Amino acid sequence: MPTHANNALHPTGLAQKLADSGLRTTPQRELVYDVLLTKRDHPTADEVFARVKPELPGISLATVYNCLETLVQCDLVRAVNFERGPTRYCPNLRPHAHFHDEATGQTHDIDLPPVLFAKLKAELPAGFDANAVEITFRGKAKTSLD
Amino acid sequence: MPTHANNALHPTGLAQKLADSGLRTTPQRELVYDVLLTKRDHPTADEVFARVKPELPGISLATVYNCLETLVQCDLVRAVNFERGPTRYCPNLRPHAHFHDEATGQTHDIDLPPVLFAKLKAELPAGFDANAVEITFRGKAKTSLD
DNA sequence: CAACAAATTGGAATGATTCTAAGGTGCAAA
DNA sequence: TTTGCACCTTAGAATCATTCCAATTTGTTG
Repeated sequence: MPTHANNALHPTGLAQKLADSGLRTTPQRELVYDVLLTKRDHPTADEVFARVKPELPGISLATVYNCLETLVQCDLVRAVNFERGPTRYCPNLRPHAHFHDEATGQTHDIDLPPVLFAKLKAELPAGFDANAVEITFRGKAKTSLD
Repeated sequence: MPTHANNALHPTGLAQKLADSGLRTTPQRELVYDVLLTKRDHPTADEVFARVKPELPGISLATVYNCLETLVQCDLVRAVNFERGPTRYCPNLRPHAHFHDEATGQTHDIDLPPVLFAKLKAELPAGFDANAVEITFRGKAKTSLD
């Protein structure tokens, strides 16, 4: 039985998906993934680095970038970009949009009914075949929400 | 009567909107705007620079960035970002989405019925007040389209 | 255990953009 | 019309996120 403290956070997902791609489960990858699952505030690579360092003081920023890229490749995490700001990372795999609060800089997940994504794709003229749609709202969130 | 060669391209828009913001009409700003209107392929700042230089050999890249920023501020042009790539510029002011062709890297405008934008905003939970929605499709355009 | 592939690391390199300081430019008031 | 002044442009330096690189470490497999 595994003894890693945070194992409960990713019961089978991480090791499984990594193995599926022929990749190894490393302490760095586990920890980076844990950090994303634990505080789902769309952190940047730098922020992930800061949260990870106390646990694994020897980790390098390059490794954090590598791990994040790996997690994205394995479909465990999504990279989110907002107007040339640093890339943010999101472990929410459901199809959803993002709301960028102009006042606080915070990013919120917005769940949308799948039918809406379908309707959008249906609007594409013939000849356009989309395999992904990204939707980003920009504005102000009146109260402090999650 | 004005004698500027490209004046037909921006009959009143540019000078007017600049004046509205208390800004001057300069040869650099006119030319950058002309370039955007003439070839609407969502060029980057570097590409705009390349197209502008033959007309105005002394222009600097910094100025191109400045002009583009000014045009965006005046609501004459929209800045478009796609996953940390360089910012692209688009003089299409109608509300529309973008389709990013993964094969060619080209960006296409996709006009969407305004009601769809409204429907999207209607999905936002209470407390979220969006003043803009950005929609980006990613995929392949089967044939070569505009 | 030996050999080899996969991962990590620190630092250098890159690319887009912004900043800075130093001239130009042109309207406006005297 | 001169002079003042705010606006603009310019070249180059600086910045920031990210990627690349070469060397080392780690883990797995024969």
